[in-house]
Amino acid sequence: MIQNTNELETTILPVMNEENSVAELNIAPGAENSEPNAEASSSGGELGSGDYKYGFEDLCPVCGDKVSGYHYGLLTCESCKGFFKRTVQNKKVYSCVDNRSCHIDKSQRKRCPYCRFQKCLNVGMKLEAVRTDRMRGGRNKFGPMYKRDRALKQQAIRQQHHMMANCQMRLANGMEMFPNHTSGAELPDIKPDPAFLMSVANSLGYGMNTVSGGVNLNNLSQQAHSHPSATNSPPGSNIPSPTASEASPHDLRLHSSSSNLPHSPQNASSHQGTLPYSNNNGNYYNTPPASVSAISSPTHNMYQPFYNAAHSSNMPLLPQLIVDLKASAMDEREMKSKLLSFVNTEFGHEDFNSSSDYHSKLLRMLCRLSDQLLFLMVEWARTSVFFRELKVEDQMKLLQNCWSEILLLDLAQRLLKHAWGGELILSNGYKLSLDSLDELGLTDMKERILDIARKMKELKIDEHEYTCLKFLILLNPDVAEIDCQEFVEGCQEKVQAVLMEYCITFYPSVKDKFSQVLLRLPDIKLASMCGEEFLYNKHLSGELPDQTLLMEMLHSKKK
DNA sequence: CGTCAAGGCCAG
DNA sequence: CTGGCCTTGACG
Repeated sequence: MIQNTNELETTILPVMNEENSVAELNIAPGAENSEPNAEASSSGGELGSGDYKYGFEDLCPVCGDKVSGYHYGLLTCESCKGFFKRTVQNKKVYSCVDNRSCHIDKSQRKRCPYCRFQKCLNVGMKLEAVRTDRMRGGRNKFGPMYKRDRALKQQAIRQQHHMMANCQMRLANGMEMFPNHTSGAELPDIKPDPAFLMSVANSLGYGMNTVSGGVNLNNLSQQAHSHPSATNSPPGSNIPSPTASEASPHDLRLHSSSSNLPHSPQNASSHQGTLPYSNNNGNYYNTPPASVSAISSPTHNMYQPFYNAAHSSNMPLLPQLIVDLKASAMDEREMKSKLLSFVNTEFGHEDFNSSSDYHSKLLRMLCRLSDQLLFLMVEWARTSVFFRELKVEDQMKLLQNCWSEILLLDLAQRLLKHAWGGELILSNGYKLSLDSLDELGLTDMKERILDIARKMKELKIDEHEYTCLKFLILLNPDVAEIDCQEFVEGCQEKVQAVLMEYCITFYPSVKDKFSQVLLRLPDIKLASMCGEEFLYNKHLSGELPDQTLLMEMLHSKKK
């Protein structure tokens, strides 16, 4: 349902006149990166080819379609550009007939303009870039920002090359990494001590003691029990759609447009102040990193919908933060088809059954697949709320820290929730599944993964809780030497808080759902460490393909 | 004078 | 309404 409204103008126009928010972009304090002329300095002449280097071209962060250039602040496809333009120019107000969490991809982007526009804003498309005067042509004030974005991309690519080179050097120099062991025979700490691992996992902030605010879980559970309509079922397809009486964020925007102050009464009083979406008009950031404070401009905040404010139905609404966390999620079907076409191209013609080096082929295939998954993971993270605000260096450190855990969590989730169950059937008939791990002597690993999946199933961990877990793993403030440690910590706490809120609201009858969900993390950590150790051994014996992101990630932690 | 993001156009 | 293609025009 779409309606025009004149009132929206009162929201947008003042914002557009805030020239300052645009001008600031050039002088973002933390954007130091001292690369005034990135294009000129990249002598390699790899401009442009870099993005395509690994087989996944740049995709529209909104719908995954092909990017046609910079539009309204970032690289998007032509259709999302047009959609964004029409929406802002014509002051469209949409509403969502579902849970305000529709998946937006190329095939479904037309289905829910509400969620599409939300996603546009979430990924950072800029309202200010739509011209009020509709003047055509020329250049706008974003020129420098686009340049900076390009420079950052180039920097990331260079950094990757550098790491590759570094990795290669280490390989060439062989065992220098292990001065006490002159051959790859036996390595220190190859078999991690479980007790040690547990203590590591606990110290990583996965334990219950890190819940912010000293909230008493039991009290909260009791409160939740008295919720009039709380059910034991997760929000999703089986929940009736909110009625027309539900206020959309756009409606709310109209009412709140008169003030730029981050305090609205209903907002402040709807929850205790510790919850992420109740702090200040949907602005999650207590202390945004300096490098991006200018990018998350005031406009962005004004478009953040409120959670549940003025919501009259009894049905609990999905917290906005969870909606935002899910916004960057990849479509599983798309993912499967990408992986399948990749693995078919590279391995589909090989005869697996009669092959003498079956094991090495299988291992190679798993590595290349993991590699592709890692690229997709980088893409996911890069467009994710919170994470995308970090500077590239911190982003890399976080990913290097958690890649294997996220691979495992994703796999477990895939086994549970998705029709394809993580299985791929190649064009040559070979079926790649979890059982393939047996062939590589990784039965132990397989059991760990199955165990994680089993426990997730027992606990009925749904996609929202899974998403929160993923972000808790990603936003680990204990990673050494990250610059924005405080910011990451704040984000992780917000994800924890929203997960707790979610568990209490949607699973009030499940005792300690929240803590049970959190307790999956040490298992995942443990399994991931074992997996990394396996890979490392295989690598040292020369059985793994070089020059992969997988190897790069593997080595980043061994430095 | 070429580039490239912004607006415009219009068949579907 | 959508989205591919076209036109515009300041900037370097």
